[in-house]
Formats: sequence, C-alpha cells, structure tokens
Amino acid sequence: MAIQRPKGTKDHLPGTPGTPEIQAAAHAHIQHVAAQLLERAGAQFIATPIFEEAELVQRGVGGSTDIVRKEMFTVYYAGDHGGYVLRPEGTAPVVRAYLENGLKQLGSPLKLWTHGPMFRAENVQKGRLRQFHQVDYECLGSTDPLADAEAIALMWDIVTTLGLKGVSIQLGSIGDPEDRAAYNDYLRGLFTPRLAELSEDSKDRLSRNPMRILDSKSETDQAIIAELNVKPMLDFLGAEARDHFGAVQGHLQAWGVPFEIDPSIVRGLDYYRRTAWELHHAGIGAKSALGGGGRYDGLAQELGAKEEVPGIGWAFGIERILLAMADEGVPFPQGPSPALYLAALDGDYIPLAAALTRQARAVAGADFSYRKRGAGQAFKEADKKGATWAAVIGSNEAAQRQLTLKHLGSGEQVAVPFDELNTFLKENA
RNA sequence: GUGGGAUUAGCUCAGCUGGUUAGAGCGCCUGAUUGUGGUUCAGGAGGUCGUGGGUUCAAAUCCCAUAUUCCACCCCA
Repeated sequence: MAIQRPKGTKDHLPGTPGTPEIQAAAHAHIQHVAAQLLERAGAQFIATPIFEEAELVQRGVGGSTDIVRKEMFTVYYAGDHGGYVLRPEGTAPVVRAYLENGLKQLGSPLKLWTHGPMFRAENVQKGRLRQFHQVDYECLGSTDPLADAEAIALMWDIVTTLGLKGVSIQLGSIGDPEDRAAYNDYLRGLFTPRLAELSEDSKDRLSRNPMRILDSKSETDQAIIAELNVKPMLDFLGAEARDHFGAVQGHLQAWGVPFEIDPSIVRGLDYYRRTAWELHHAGIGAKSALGGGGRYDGLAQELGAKEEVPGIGWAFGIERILLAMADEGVPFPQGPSPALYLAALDGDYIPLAAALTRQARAVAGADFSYRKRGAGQAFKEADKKGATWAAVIGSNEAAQRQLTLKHLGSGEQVAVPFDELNTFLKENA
C-alpha cells in the first residue's frame, strides 16, 4: 500500500463494507433526515468555506480552549499571509457569514443550518477523528427562551426520527458572564488552599477553567470535592439567567422533550452563556456525546459586530450518530438500486437495451449491461445490482416491441410494450 | 501530548519453539448456462506478511525504530 489517507480521516464508501461510519449512503441519510426536519422548522441552508482566517477561530472559539491551543490545522500558501485554519466547528463561521453579508435583512430571528467537515488535530480513537462531519443549527437574533427550547427540541426530533432510543439530554446553564466569573472565583477560593492535593490535571484546570475540576475522573479530586461540599453553578445564576433557564425547561416539558438537569455541564467553547446542553449515548465509547449546543449572545460582538446579535445553536457529529445507530442496530438505507435492469441476449440488441434504459431513466433508476448476457447471467447481474425489475432483450422482444419484466422479489412476470415502459415504471417502481 | 494492545488477500482471521513455493472462509472474476436470478459445482485473479533497519546460514515469526489503528487519560462532535 503506497499512500494512505491521513491519520484520523475516513473514506466514505459505496456499498456496505465495514461499519456504517464509513458508508456514504449512511452519511447522506443522516443529512437528509436533518435537512428535512430543520427546513420544516424554517431553517435555511447556508454553507461557509472549509477554511477561515485564524483570527476568527481564535476569537470565536476562544484562546484558552484546547481547540485553539493544540488542535488547529493551519493552512499556509506561498505568500506572506499569516495563515488560515481549517474550521474546527461551525458556529463562528456561520455568525461571521451572517454579519458579513448582512443577513439580518432576511428577518430576525433567522434560523440557519449547515453541514460539512470539521477539523481538529487530536489523537484518534473511536468516534474521534481529525476530519469529522457535523450538522449544525443556529438561530440568530433572539434571546427568547423559546429559541433555546426549540433548538433543543429540533435536535431531539432528529435523533429520535433516525430511530435512536438510548439518547439523553443533559441540560444546564452556565449563567451570564458575571455569574460564571463569580462561580469561578468561588471555586478558586475553595480549591486554592487544597492545591497541593489536587491531581496535576486539576492544578492546571484551577487557573484555566475551575469548573472542569468538578467532573475530574481522579478519585482524590472527587474525594476533595465531596469533602468541600461544593455548591453547583446553578446556585450562582443571576435572576435573569435563572428565569431564562426555568422558561426553557417549562417549554421542553410542555412539548414532551425529556431532559435531565446536569448542574456540572461545561461546554468547551468560550462563547457559550446561559443555556448549555449535550446529547449523550452510552454505546459510542469513552466520549459519549453525540452533540451539544448552547447560547452565545456575546459572540457577534467578539467577532467585531457593532451591535449585539444574540444566538443559540448546536451541532452533532454525524460519525457519532452513526456509531450510536450501529450500537442500537438501527437499520440504514443502502445506496441507490435501479428499478429496472436490462440485458441483451445478442450483441445486435445491445443498442436497443441502451435506448430503453435511457428512456426509462426519465422516470426511474435504470441500468443495463454493456455486453451480451445469457438469460441466467442477466438475472444474476440484475439481482446483484438490487434491481426491482429485470428483463432480457432478444429477437422476440425486438419483434413484438415489448419486454417481459420479471419482478425479482416475487418472480412475477409482466409483459410491457416498449412505449408503455415509462408509464409502467412510474406506477410500479 | 502521555500510557497500553493490535497490524498477514477487498473483509474476518489461521500460520506451533525462526526452516524451502504464506493459507482458509466470505467477497470478486470466468465457466457449467444462445431464453430466466438468489442454490450448487469447477476454475481464476488478488499478498513488497504496515514501513524501515538489525540479529541469523535462514525472519510473517526475534530485536529496535516508525506509521496507522483500537483502548484509556487530557478534551471535544
């Protein structure tokens, strides 16, 4: 094997080899289901470049995050440009495009969705790739808790429509920036005297992001946390954030969307505030998050907008959805299979088979053999291609100007004149 | 970035303590099959044994490095 694909990437293949994670048709299915539900909800499709100015990611995602500190793919070209980055997530680019193109003119709030590859230079393990694919939804221009609840409900509708049963929504609020600052101060005050006892990771967390200490996997850390009787973030919410969080929960309950309050939820990107949530599934490895989202009312100004554009959005990982579906044994639709397969019994009739096939493609999937085939071979090929109907063309068919179509599922045979073929396929494909 | 396991045909894997032309099943191609598929039978293609180096008369097998992958940590989708 001379050249291999880069570490942490997957080829999306036709057919059904290996896991659904690499099946092109399975990826397309997820996108299709998401597209349908999101567009029914009024979300409009938007696509942004795969690469962006490095500064967009640094300011949007946040300089203290692991994404910016150690996971950026930087792109240089022959010139003195400082470098682009392959986008690691979708929200900052969508907000950038909204601001740059004045999409406010389309009305407010504006619901947008996108999908495509994202890039993070991480170490690889199951469900964790360097190029992965996300479906991304953003609702810009509203601070209403209805926007939050609707976003969460849409995500829930997509995973349940896909057939997943084992998904849970972990919902929390990280408050407004001043609430979070107060909580971080509280945590630092609590943990600093115990600094020497904390794990190495948590010593580092104490300065960068104290909330992360709370879900440390270290037993000694957890013992200290239990001993200190740490208050949850939710106790520090200001009145507005608390009311907002309560309203979000109320809407979800009214709509029958199940969720669990997770007071320790911490999202990895700096721009989040107030509502934050994750979708989890037990069957996809150590990282059980299928996706997550949150509110990011400060992001637009961080990117240089003069006026604030409140927003809320989420993303889920298509590969992780596929792993979850495989874990539950949820079936996937396969790639395209023709409604009709034709083969000529004699070389003289190959042009006729080709012409009829092309005619049939006006109404249905159709394919034919380039070579003359024996009748047995013809049906074997048709079967292998997953055709619904198959027929051979020889002197009889050519003389009578009709096909004997055989239904490969039932074995039933039907005589269909050439000029009624398309009508027949339209009704029976 | 850290620690551990794995890597032999397209896929799943066998290959004993080093020994001559590296195997199986599935899949693929051809034929039995100049007029009816899923079955069966026969034949065939496909391998730098992840890569590079070392030890040895001799390496898929032992040693070192490296790549990829899986598991865990960090952390995210």
